[in-house]
Amino acid sequence: MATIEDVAKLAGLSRSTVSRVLNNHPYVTDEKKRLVYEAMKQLEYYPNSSAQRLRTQKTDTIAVLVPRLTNPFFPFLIEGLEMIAVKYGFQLLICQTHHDKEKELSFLNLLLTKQVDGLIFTAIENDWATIDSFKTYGPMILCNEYMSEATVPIVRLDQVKGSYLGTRHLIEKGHKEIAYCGGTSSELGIDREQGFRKALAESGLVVNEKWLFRDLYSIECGKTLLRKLVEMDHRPSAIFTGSDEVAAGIIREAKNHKIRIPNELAVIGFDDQPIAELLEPSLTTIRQPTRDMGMKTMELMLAMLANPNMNEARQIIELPIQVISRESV
Amino acid sequence: MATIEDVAKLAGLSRSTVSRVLNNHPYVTDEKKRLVYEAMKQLEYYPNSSAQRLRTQKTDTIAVLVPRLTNPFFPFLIEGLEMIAVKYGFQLLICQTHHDKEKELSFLNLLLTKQVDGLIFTAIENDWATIDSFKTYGPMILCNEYMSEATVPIVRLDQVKGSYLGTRHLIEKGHKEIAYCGGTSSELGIDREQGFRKALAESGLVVNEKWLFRDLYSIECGKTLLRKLVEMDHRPSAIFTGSDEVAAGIIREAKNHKIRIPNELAVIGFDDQPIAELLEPSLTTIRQPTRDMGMKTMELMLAMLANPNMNEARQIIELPIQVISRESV
DNA sequence: GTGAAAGCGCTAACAA
DNA sequence: TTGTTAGCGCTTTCAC
Repeated sequence: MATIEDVAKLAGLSRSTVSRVLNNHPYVTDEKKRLVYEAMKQLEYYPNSSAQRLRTQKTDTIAVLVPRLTNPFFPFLIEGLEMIAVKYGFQLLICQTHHDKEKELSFLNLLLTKQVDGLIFTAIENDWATIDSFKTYGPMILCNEYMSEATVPIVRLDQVKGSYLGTRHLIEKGHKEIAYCGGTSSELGIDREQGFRKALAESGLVVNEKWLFRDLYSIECGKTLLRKLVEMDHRPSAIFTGSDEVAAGIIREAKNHKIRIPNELAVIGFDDQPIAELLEPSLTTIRQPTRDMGMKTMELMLAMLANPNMNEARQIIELPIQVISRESV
Repeated sequence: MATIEDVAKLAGLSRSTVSRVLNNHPYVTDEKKRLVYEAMKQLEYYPNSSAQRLRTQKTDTIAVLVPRLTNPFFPFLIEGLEMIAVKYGFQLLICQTHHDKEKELSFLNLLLTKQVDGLIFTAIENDWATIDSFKTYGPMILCNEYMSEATVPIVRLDQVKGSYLGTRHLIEKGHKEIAYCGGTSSELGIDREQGFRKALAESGLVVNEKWLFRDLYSIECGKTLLRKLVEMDHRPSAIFTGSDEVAAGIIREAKNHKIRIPNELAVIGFDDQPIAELLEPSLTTIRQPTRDMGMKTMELMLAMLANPNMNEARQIIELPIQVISRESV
């Protein structure tokens, strides 16, 4: 494979000049430029990225840590991230942690081994103290998930508000006995529960601890959850869920148990994924502006890369969130 | 950041010895190994990937070209690919073409610029002649989608058989007027249509050209398709679709038009994505062993990397495919 | 406006 | 078993 040296020789010029042409530097005569382009074409020359990276100490690549791509939320987020990245000549390295701490750490090493210039977390497995030490090696941003101890910029939604609005929506429809299902491993999950509790408290409703379900995420979890509800002597009239998948599982399994939705059980989801609209009844849910969040995040990342002393600014960017009313409530 | 030189100095050894320890070479005494590890730890040393890649001319990275991650088929395929890749210390570089020829070409350049060692296509945008020239720069495999002119290994499903079985299933349920919806831009799509025609022909049924719909892929497309059916004087009693998304759109929109499924219109999908089971009625579909296909593909890729003269073997690996019977037929 | 030369950080002959 | 040395292919001073 041809190297810059080969091109230089064929063009009768020095490596430096070829490099200048390659990088669009000024002060190269059009004539020499032409010579270089011709030689490059003839030799089918393409610059070796590893050499460029070694020399410039930049990779123009951003690592994006996601739990798993099979959760449709993340492909949409990635679409937003990518739109901006591509526009500025950056590449995404998509890393699936599968909720594994060790894997997350191994991806943090991408920063140390200079495989990426920056890192975007869309979920966090380790505690902040562990992650914090890496921030000297490159900019990091939290996107979607967040931690209050974090000392890096955060792009997020107001989750308290999201679940507050969702729960209010249930209450406005006349529900007084509302179950809750959500995560607790992240601050995001905790905030959602807080929003839920706030809405209930405001209306003078009490939280029934028996109707609190935690750390369920999949369709399968939703099915199991419904079966548990069925076995109860006294059932809630509505359930708030922290994900469209769980809601989908509940709705699916409700069918098997002849429980009518929303009449016997109202269900509200979270995310507004494509399935929300396809379910029968269609799912009322809380829409997250996923693509926008990705775009904002990448814009911030590129700004941080261009302006390193920005990294210490602990800004929090918050995006709007809204209830999409369909048939399940 | 510490370099191998720093480690060598601190350990009182040469760079070579440190490198040997790094790469688990034999012939290093345990004592020196210990010294090296100690120094590495003390300096928080991590090898610079770009330097390693430049030197070894390997990246241990495989590019995976997918149309888009928001189509759930691909995240599942990637899961299979990744399982094997990770096991052997390889990284995936996931590239979304968004069905764009230019983008696909730009990803082929990853091979030329030495950013990846090999390339896996899960869909093809350009014609084979264009792609063919790149195969001198690294192993390539077609996975899922295929082309008969292709001169690289192919891991695929028997699409003719898949749609043949699906159509047979419809016929066995008593349907004689069957519509078809599928792609034509790929051989995969053409083969599917062939399987459809074969099943019809075998049963002495005729293909109604008015009921042939082409190049529809999304949920939205499915909705539009149903609306078209509604306007027809004479409607088919069943429809074969080339994707679960289109099928989902049809089922959703059928509801709006009060068309009962499967009574008035039977629908069969393709893929067996998670939504298939969630739809109401649940979707009869053709299951592709997506994860397995990914695993097989990556195993083959690693074998090709290890054994370069394998690249010319034009083998075709075919995986089984089956009809999953649910309620929509 | 162009070229010579140094060096990014690493590995692998080769020599010892 | 270890060290010396020569690059991998590129960019970027610095000098002209």
